[in-house]
Amino acid sequence: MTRAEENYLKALYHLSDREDALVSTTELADRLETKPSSATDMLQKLHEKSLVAYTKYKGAKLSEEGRQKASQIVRKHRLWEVFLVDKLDFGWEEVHEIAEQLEHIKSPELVERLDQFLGCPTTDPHGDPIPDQKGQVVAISKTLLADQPLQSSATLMGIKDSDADFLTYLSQKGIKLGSCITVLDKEPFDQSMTIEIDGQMHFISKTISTNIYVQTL
Amino acid sequence: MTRAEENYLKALYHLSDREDALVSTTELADRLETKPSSATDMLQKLHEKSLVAYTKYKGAKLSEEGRQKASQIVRKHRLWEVFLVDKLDFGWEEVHEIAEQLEHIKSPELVERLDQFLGCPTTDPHGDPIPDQKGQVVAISKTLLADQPLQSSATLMGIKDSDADFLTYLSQKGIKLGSCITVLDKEPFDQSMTIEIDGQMHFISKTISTNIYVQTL
DNA sequence: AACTGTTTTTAGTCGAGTCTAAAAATTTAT
DNA sequence: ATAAATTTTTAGACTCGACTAAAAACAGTT
Repeated sequence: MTRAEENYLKALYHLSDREDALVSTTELADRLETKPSSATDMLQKLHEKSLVAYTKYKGAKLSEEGRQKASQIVRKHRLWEVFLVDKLDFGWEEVHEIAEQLEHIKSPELVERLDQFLGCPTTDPHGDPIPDQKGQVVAISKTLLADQPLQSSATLMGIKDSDADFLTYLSQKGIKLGSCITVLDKEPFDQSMTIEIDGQMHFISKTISTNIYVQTL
Repeated sequence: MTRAEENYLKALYHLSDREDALVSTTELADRLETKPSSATDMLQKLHEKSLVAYTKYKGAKLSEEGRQKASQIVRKHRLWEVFLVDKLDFGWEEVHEIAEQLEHIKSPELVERLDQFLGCPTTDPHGDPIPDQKGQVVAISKTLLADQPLQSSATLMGIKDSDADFLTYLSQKGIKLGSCITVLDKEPFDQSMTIEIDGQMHFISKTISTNIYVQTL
């Protein structure tokens, strides 16, 4: 498999919310910052290889084999992210780009040894689940901070959209995975919130609170 | 820089014994397992980019800029090899291929953090020197085991040609970097040797003894 | 100096992956 | 139901890096 093929499979993997949902050519092209015509070409190629179920003008989805392949690329990506943060002390906002390169390293042995070395983590530094060798993922909490009731406390479990700027914003405020968040106040008209983390008060917009996954204590 | 360009620079780096020696097209092509015509194409391209000094029909050598670039690829290659052996417990014969991929990861920050994480090693698992950020290497012992006098003892410092089969052969015999070798006997007619390592006796051919660098105690 | 043999370069082709522009299919709106 | 707008596909071109086959340059010999 070429690097481009791997990137297309990975994009399809991320764009498939539901199992059977079809991804459109444009959606795929946008994700990969390429043109729809290029996506069409690649979809036809991946369909030939039985990695993607593709119907002209309809859309595409991963085959079982394709989903398996994609999951292993995501596995590598997230394991490398753990390595970069846990072992090399990178910030969680710095690791995505480097992992985009590392995920294409081909060596099954390397992946399993790296996994062992890291203590077989189940989530990456942003709280996203790491698929196992079979492509299975542990379910993670999808409860949004925005939906937490007043005065409740919860643990920060993950970030929905791990945009680098957003991650930087959070770490500058000392907000990180595992932080205990208490909802002190919520404005009715714009859903902005006052929260408390480690004794510090923060004022956050709805955009922020709908991008944070929590686990109720 | 593309991956192919990096591989050509690295090949030129390894083929340049002396500073000013010119490398021929065929030599380069052989090293990269490609055809001379492909090498010509690339040399012209790298010459355009001022990374290589290339004269038609004469040969090529790295420019100062090219040598610097090449040294950083070698630096990455060897640092990753240390990582794979020291941290992931790979055997020294398994790491070259994986490092061939890892050496192309682009992130200066990653290289320096990896270097720190590994304790700033100066040699890789085969005893080859790791260039520093400026491309400088520490001189290593080039004394061959074959040239050691009878009854002398020496430390194994490196492998001249790190062929995977040869490395496997050595580790199967428990011979590794740092091993203390005593020359017990040398046959005059074929230069084969009887040596002793950790109380174990071994019989080695000239091919073996001319492929091992030692440091006299 | 010319002939032979080797090395190197040039010329043209190919596949992967991208692009633009144009055609075809689908969807939306009138 | 047909026209308009949008999406998708096709067709053709481009770059990169490789290849083959042929031409050109070089080296060694007589």
